[in-house]
Amino acid sequence: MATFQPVRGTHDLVGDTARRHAHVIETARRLAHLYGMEDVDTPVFEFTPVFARTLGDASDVVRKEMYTFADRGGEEITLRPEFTAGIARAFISGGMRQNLPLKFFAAGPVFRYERPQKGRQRQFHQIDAEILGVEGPQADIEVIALGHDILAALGVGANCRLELNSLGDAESHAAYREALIAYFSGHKDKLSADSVERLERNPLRILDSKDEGDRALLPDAPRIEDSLNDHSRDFFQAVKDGLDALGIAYQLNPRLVRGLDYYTHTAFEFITEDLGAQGTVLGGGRYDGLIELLGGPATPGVGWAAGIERLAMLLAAVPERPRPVALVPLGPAADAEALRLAHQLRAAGVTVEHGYRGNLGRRLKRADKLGARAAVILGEDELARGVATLRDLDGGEQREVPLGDLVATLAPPDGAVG
RNA sequence: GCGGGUGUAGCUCAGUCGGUUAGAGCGCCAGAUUGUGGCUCUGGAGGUCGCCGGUUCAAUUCCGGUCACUCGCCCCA
Repeated sequence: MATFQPVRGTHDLVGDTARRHAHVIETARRLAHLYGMEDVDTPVFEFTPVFARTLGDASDVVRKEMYTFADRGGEEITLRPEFTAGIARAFISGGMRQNLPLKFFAAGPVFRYERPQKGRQRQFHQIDAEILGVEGPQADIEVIALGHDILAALGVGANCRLELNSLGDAESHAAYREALIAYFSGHKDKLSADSVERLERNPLRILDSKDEGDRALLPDAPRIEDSLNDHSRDFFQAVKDGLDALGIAYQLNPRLVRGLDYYTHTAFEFITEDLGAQGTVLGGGRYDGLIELLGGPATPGVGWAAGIERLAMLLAAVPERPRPVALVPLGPAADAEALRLAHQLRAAGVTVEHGYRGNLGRRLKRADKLGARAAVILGEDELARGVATLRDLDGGEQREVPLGDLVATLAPPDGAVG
């Protein structure tokens, strides 16, 4: 290979892309904090069983999408394909059960060996929210409300619909699974090859199939509602009531199932039509058995993850950078003064750009390209008189300002960001 | 993992029914304007036509493979 390309399915985040990315994270984090969530950052790799055991042997993620390797010490390591399992592991190893309930927010890269396409990469980034230790449906409602608020704050909420379903508790879930197996086994000859395989591994997924033949069987298939026991039904009703009370619109989708094994009760996805086949922008649900599955104390949980790249693509506009003030020193004495001045201005909250090189025209041109709001021109004669020329780059008018007054003139009003 | 499409300048793309120096717009650099940006004008730099191989007197153009992107399946964020 003569020149290096990025590894397949990985991307550099630069310029506008980086700014969109950062904006998604900052917005989400700000709102998560309003919900009382705390930031967590768990390692990007874990011992393989942390994921293999929790996600389920039947899931595609475990079967063919994990980046798994033996490290130099011979440990079986996996790059995280999602956040929840790592956070659950941190909860157990950190002995955090004393502090329940816990609310966490995380953001960072995750890794899945998939065939890349738009909105699907091998290294991508997620934001993630989890509530641990709350048995009741309030946590489900709040976590969904947070997702809803983040999409709204990003300006993409109008293009997303919320789909909602309940998989029921473990008992209901198992009963439904049996009912589906019984039904589809009777129609095995009409199922697609994919679905025959799903019948073995994860029959719920057949409900999600896009194959025409499979879909024809669905109207008569057992319905999840019929398998929910009283507790599960009440729980689901409480979640729906809560969303109604908050004015969050949703659409019931009895065929909404999630690919990872650990989900119980509530399952939801915010879906957009604007990203082609990769329509799910934020998805999650309740996972009451997960922590126990990892060997921890039985602890309920609800949460979701959202794809930062997908959200970033949906942003209508590229977030703007703050408009800087450009310093334009001319000559060595002015260079020294400019350094000092830049320091003072930044301390006062002003975004400052140095041109670093070139004559006046060149530096102004660069200032213009950076979108500077003003230029401070420091020439030899100005310095000698203790002033600077302050040029407004929008209008073009300029005036002389004593050096000592520059900070006061350019600093934003209290609290504002300039 | 399966099926289709695409790959020409930093970016967006045209073009070559196989034939001499491969083009445009935007961007970049310089000049018109020796301390005044944007607008305009003039000039300039920048390409192994994704990579490897085959066919041919001749391949950026045709064929095969490969890599990457992309659309769908699968799966998921």
